[in-house]
Amino acid sequence: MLIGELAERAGTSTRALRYYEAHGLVRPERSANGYRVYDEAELRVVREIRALLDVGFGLDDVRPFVACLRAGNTSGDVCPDSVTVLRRKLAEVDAYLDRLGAVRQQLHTQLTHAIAHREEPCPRKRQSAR
Amino acid sequence: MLIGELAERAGTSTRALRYYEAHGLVRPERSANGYRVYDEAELRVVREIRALLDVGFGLDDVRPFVACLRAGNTSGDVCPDSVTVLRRKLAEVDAYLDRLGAVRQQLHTQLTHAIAHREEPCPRKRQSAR
DNA sequence: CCTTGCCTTGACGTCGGCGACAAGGTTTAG
DNA sequence: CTAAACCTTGTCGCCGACGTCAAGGCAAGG
Repeated sequence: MLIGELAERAGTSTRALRYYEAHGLVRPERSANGYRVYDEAELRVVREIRALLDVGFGLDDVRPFVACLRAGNTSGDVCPDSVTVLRRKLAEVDAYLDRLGAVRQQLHTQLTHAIAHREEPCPRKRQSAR
Repeated sequence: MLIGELAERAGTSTRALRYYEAHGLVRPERSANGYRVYDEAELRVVREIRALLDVGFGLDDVRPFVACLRAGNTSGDVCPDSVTVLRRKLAEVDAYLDRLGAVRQQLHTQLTHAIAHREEPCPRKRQSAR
């Protein structure tokens, strides 16, 4: 399988695949003419990468999962390093959820307050404007 | 008030203030020697900017609030354009909260699953390892 | 032979809000 | 006179996951 086919089958771009390779996540072989050649296993690896990136992981976070898959596991999650990352990420997400919740609260307050005190540049609308 | 003092009083940096100016958010006067001179009103403006940026707004989002303050309002929130932005941002935050909640859910599932099926590279732990 | 459509390796652009220099002018205190 | 501590404009760096050319090689069909 060449890079174009893998990209399509994995739902990504050739550029991304080369990028992953440059960062040591994917290791294709090379045919005589220098083309990258991937086997079926790499498809799963790439899909794992995509799935994790989509969830907000960075490339560094993804590495343990790839290694885990390469070690022969059916899931990239089951290795200790992966679990560590999962825990950390979960904590990060929780923290972010808290922050966002606070922000949401503030925005809501700000908004209701703004609507209550609608535009009071000069207090000359005692009764009703116009 | 010169830029250094304003920066300190607003809890930011001179670099940031010049940046805001370059993007049309702050308009200082100039003294004879070319120094930027700010009045007290600008302090409020800058604080408004900082507060909104801290909440995740972009500079473009902040503009209406600054204009609202400049229009003489005690709060930057009360003008219609500000309200529009507030609504939009609230919606964005809500959407992001949903996404993040889903992500959290998935991570949680993945984690518990990973812990349940701890590392099964080769099924040779029928009874107990070691 | 020529075109089409793959593939290769660079290398710069993106987005945002600044940080961190560089090289210089101004004002004040000693 | 000089050093200190302000100020000025200008420019590059950052972070991350790529997008987007650019310039060229290789394979196959007409």
